[in-house]
Amino acid sequence: MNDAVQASRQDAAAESQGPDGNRRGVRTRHAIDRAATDLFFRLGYHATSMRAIGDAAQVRSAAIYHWYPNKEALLIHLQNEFMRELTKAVESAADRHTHPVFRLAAAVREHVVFHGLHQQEAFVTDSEIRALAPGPRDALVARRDAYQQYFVNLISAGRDRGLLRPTDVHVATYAVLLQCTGVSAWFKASGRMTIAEVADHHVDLVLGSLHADRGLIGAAAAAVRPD
Amino acid sequence: MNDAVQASRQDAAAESQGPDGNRRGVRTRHAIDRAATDLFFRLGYHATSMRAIGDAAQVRSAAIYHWYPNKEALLIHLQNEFMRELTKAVESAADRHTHPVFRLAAAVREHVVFHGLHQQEAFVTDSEIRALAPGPRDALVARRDAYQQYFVNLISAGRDRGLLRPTDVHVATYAVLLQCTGVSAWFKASGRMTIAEVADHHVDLVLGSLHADRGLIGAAAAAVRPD
Amino acid sequence: MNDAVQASRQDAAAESQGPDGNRRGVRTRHAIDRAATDLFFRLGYHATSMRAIGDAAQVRSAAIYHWYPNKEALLIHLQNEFMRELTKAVESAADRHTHPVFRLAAAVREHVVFHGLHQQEAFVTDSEIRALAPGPRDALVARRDAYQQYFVNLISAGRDRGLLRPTDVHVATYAVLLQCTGVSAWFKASGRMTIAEVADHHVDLVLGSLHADRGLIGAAAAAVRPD
Amino acid sequence: MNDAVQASRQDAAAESQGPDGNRRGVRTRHAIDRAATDLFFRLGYHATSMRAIGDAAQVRSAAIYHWYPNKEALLIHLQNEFMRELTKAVESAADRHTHPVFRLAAAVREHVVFHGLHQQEAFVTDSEIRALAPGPRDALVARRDAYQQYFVNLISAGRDRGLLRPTDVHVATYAVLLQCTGVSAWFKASGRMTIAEVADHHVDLVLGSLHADRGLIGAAAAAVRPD
DNA sequence: AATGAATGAGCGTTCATTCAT
DNA sequence: GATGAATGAACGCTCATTCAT
Repeated sequence: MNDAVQASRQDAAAESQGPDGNRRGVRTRHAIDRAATDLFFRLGYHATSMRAIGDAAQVRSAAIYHWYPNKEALLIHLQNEFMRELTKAVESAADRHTHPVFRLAAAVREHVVFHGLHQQEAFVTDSEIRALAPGPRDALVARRDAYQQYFVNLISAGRDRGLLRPTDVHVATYAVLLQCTGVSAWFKASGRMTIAEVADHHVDLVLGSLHADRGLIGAAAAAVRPD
Repeated sequence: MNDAVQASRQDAAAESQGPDGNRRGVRTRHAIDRAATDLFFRLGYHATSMRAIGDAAQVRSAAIYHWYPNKEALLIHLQNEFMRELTKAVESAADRHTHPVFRLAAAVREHVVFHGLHQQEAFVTDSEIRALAPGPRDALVARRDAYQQYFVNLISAGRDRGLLRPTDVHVATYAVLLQCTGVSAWFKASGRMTIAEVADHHVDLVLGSLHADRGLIGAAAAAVRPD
Repeated sequence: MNDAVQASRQDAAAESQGPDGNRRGVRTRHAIDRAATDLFFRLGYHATSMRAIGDAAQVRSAAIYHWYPNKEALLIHLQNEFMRELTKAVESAADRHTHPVFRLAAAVREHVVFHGLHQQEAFVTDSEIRALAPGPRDALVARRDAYQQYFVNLISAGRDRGLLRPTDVHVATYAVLLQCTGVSAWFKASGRMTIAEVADHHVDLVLGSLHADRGLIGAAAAAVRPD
Repeated sequence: MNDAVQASRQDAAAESQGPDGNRRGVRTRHAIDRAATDLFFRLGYHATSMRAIGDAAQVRSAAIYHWYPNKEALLIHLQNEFMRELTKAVESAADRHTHPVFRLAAAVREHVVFHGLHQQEAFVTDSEIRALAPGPRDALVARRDAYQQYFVNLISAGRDRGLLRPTDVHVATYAVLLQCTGVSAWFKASGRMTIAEVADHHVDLVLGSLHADRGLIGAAAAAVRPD
């Protein structure tokens, strides 16, 4: 989602234009976000106390309430931020192509890469939907459904041209997103593969599961690989 | 898994051998298990209180401590029960076949069906590993890893005979299990498909993603379909 | 209101019929009520913490939640108990007479005596209406208004027979109740007067302010004095 | 009391002598006083936060600390201001007369009118004595006792000349002040009576309760009515 | 086998207050 | 003169757990 990128931009702006106090404030907020992300990821939302977040962010827990009205708002912020950035990244990756299967391949690839680079945010967004009250939960579910629909559309486009042959578009979409999202749960940056390699494998798995022709799979995989 | 089957067996035993009080006791335990499963599924382990479990099971929360030494032990019991039954069901399904690809197809099919029939237990077992203390967590992770290794072996066997062509066995195994396990998170028994249909789709998706020949996929799918 | 009387009755019942545990429980509840009354009286509702009530009642504050769902419910209980007992005492005192002015005199006398004997409960009931949420507040205000109407009726009856000559019945009623209720704010049981003497003075003050004839005042005062 | 009068005087002084900033400052202080009075009246001292006062006064709560060292000092200021103005108004009203009963009537009348015009300040001064620390509390109680003694003296003077016949001067004084002060708790400026009418009723009630002759009551009531 | 009463720890949150700017 | 950021203490309340009965 690029909380890091975005926040450091704010930081830079503050440092160049504002008084010193602002800088401290923005840094505190950033520290809170990072601490919460890390703890929600490792322990879960309900097992993470505001005191623990404060400790990790080097402030008293009361200071968190300057930046968020309550614990849930902090979670919501992290989740919304992630969904916004994920959607932007994936859609712009797909939009670099016109061929329907290349578009799907690009989306899958970016989805996996993004989940590998933002493992914690990804996992928290996915696993802590339950922790939300009905209102915010419905809102997040709606965003997630819209994101899922984007993949339904990509797969449907390929099927309509006879390039993909899923036995059921919706089940296939669930399968695709589950396996690609799940990367955030098992990938270790220190492991034997880079996230780019993992992403390449998933492009192959996904297109295979949709019965694309082998030649097309190879072409799509090549087309969406950076370099 | 077969909480129902197993518990009713205990029940029958109790009824045939013990006085009336014993039967009541076993029923209480069963009610506690079901209540905990339901609440852990819907709210999560940390968001579920012992009081809430007691209320749902029609006893005071103190009564739970007659059956389990503490809250974590209750969770561990549910998870172990599920893993035991899942493993048994999947392995015996695979063992009905000798052809490597049929064996994988049977395992996939049974895995999906089992997760559809025991959605709550499946989801709780998967999502609440984090809630365990290091000791029990390591134990459960070991069981899960062993289960995963079973699929690694099935896929490897198919690849070794040239019937399956995964680009990476381990990534493929993650992908297969994530998409099949995830069924417990989205499947609705009241929806447009039966769990059997969903399972059939997954057999197709999985074998496709591993680049099995189309004819073989059809044969395997037919072989593992019941009737 | 006779929290003491009533609670000790429950106590006696429990002691004579129930197991030992019950007795402890009822005593705890009684201790909580007394501690809360005392602290709400001396410090005010908002300045009294649940921990302070627990300390005064010799239990941890968490134990209070076995008896009341929250702090406000404890306050409401005390206020309702007081209003019930006050109403009962005053109405039955008035009902011992038929002459309208004697009835008013008896009500005034009992009101003052009751407020002197239950100073703390009286003061808390009166001064902590603001602390209630709208629902309970409206309910208590309604009870208080009904009680006030009882005095409006008593005064009106005397005026209709030409025995009392208030310049305005409603202003007079406010004045009567304010001065008699206020006894709970200044009376000291250790002072120079007994509560009975204070009550006698108020009968005289009230009937004088309503321009009753001097002879009637004397007769009414004599009629309602116990001896 | 005349917070308005006094503050606008300060305001005028500031405007004629100081720069623009000063005027803003005085307005802030005035806004703080009014906000605190309103909130203490409606919610009570302990239920009112500095943040809430700041919000109502259109400043951040930290700004209050430029004008008052702490929350209690703000309350003390409001109470002292009220007591000073009340005492001044009542004594000067009494001093317009020489006849002892007229003096009492004038004091009662002014007391009621003042409590009607400054309901909030009156109620806060009376009901939040408990909120003060021992030192300031004793100081306010002393002022209040002195004010009460003024009425004891007025009543005693009437009794010594045989014009008033209270059965007990001190109980009578409590009764008089309670009923007249209580006007601040029930009077509604939008109701069926003006505060002047309410005050007239109280003059009648008070003199009646002290057994003044009917003719004297009428004369006193007429003498203290304005115009 | 189950309960009612209680506990000690800890929760999310609010508070009055401080202080550099 | 006023603010934004932060604090330390305390708040009402819930928790998992214990234990005599």
